[in-house]
Amino acid sequence: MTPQGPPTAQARPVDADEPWMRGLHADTGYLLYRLGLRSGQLFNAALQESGLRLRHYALLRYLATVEGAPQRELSVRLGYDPSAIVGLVDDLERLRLVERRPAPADRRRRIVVLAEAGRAYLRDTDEASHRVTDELTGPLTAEERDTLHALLLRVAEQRDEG
Amino acid sequence: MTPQGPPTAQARPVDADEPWMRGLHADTGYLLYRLGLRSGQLFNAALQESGLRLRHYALLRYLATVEGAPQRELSVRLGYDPSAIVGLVDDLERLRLVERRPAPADRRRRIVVLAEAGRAYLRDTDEASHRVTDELTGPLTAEERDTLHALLLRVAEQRDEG
DNA sequence: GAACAACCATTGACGTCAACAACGATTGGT
DNA sequence: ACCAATCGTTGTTGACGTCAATGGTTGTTC
Repeated sequence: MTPQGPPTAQARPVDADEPWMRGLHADTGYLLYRLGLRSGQLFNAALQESGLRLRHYALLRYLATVEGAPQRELSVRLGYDPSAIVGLVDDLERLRLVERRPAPADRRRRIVVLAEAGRAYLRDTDEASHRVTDELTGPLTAEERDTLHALLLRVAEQRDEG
Repeated sequence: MTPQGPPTAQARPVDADEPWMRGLHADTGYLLYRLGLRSGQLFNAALQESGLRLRHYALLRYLATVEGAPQRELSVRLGYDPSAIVGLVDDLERLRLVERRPAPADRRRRIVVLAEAGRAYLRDTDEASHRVTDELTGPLTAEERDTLHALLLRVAEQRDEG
């Protein structure tokens, strides 16, 4: 398909009708990738003052929905490697936001439980979380934000099994 | 704000009415973050066979829209650090997909130009790129994909200055 | 009930990546 | 002719994902 031009690079004008020429933001996938990066940066910046990062926040958030989970479950549900969970729980336990408990039936497992301070932390950072989302979806109306959220949720639940 | 309960962690049931209890995927920002990660993984997996990664692909994609750009411009437009651009252009130049040229007016600048092989590469990987987006937006209808893309575009252009 | 495979949390190593400081070469302004 | 700013480049640091390996524990199978 390459024309008879020389094999070396040429700064000739591009053909804007070609399908591979639709610009950077033509792919929804790439768009999601870039916005995900920006969203993570904003989140981490907002959480920076408390010394935690987005990963810790996600873990706390999940713990608030299940009241206690072994680290293996955290690894599967959050999509982080088991070795990563260790460090995250270490950090959170050091801050008394979380507590490791022995599992009654299986002495291999260690149940991670949200501590009272962890609940308070979630309460306090909820506002910051809202700020990030607002800043991110700034150019959208309230209805558009809802539809965007609903669509993203459908896409996210594709593999997350609810 | 903490109730009179003991200061240690308690596995008591959570109050589902509290605003900080809306589950993991309640925030659009966090949702974007997670989907961005997945999208990047899918993209990189699709591009893996060609030895390049998503960053290279984005750079090629941008070069196809501007017919030559100094590395500084690539850094600003793609959002990557100038030092990152160096490595990316190195890789692409090694594969003859891109060419560095001296800028006629400014001997500091080096204009990066898409080579003919780079154009062919974009043509060939366009299909793979479509596959990734299709897999990502699988549970959505065609109309929903369009609206999702439009909404993401609005959000993305917030700071990207078009 | 003894051997064996599977599982859980943990540690360590390796490669990737973003962010930052610093440098040589070059440019433009005064 | 000086001085600040710019461009590409190198190097460093810290966060992060992935994988292999280990100690302790469980369940299974003969």
